[in-house]
Amino acid sequence: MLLTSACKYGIQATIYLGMQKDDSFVSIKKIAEEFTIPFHFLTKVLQLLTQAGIVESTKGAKGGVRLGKDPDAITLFDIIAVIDGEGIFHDCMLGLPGCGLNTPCPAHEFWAPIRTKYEKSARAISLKDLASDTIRKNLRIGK
Amino acid sequence: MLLTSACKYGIQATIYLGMQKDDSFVSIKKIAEEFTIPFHFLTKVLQLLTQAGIVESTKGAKGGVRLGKDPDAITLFDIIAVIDGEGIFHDCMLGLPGCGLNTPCPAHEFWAPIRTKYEKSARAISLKDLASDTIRKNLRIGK
DNA sequence: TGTAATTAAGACAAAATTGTCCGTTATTTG
DNA sequence: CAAATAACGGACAATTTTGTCTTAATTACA
Ligand code: FES
Ligand code: FES
Repeated sequence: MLLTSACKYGIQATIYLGMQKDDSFVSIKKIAEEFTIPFHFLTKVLQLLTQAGIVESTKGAKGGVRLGKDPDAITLFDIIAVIDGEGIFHDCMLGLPGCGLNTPCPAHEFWAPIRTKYEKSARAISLKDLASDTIRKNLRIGK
Repeated sequence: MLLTSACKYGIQATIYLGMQKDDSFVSIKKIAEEFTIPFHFLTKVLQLLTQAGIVESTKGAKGGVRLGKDPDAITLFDIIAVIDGEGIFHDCMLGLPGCGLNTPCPAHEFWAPIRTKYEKSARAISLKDLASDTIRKNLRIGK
């Protein structure tokens, strides 16, 4: 499994926020229903993103969440790093400590290029890219 | 996390088996000690590989495990597929059902090429490659 | 033939992830 | 100000993964 469920939910939710026309707040309940994500679980995931500044939130009636930065300034890398950590982008495929620092493991030559491509692409793609693509090509984001 | 711990252990163990000079059986206890893997856990992982024919085992004194096929005929893909399943090579990054069959999700354009490279490389690299590299370049496989 | 070695198999425990519930806090609206 | 709304935060439950332990089955060898 490349991403945890928490991270998948977080990506879906932020893309959805990036797709909004204005900058009004969207309730987490709405997002949870849209994607059939357990509401309270999504709440916690979005709290992580809020603490990281990727999402902004406000309590109370008419409250909810929205992106905390320009969608152009948020990358897929950022979202994954906040929720799952940067491990997937740096760690040894076999779990040995300090990939790249010591002697490589047998999988290094295989894994390092793929991981690099993964990291570069993730840093290169913004939430704006993802959201506008989704609208333009009418991609499937919910179930 | 790309691979489960079970899978990492399985890869380490099979590389180790591929590095053996003759085809005598190596005890699982020996492998577990070599790599500091929980013995009974490794036992179960190797049972999966045994059932799949990648590993051969024999009980009793002088028993143990060895590769069940020519190391040239076992790929990294095979090992991962047996232990973690083929999901990582086929599944939608966001967990939507039927990646590639229906409308793509927003992450598809990002993920599909990386996943393809991952699968192709994993199918292209054999246990013989991994094991001989490890010996030739004196790579670090244990801790 | 009997004993030690070693995998197989299943039950169980611990830890991590995922999911649920409830009370608190803050905000809008009437 | 009161009521409704909605995020926050903590406790707790379910599930999955990881790790441990015990017993059975099989093999080598003295
Ligand atoms: S050392 Fe293992 S992948 Fe780099
Ligand atoms: S449909 Fe999501 S990665 Fe292909």
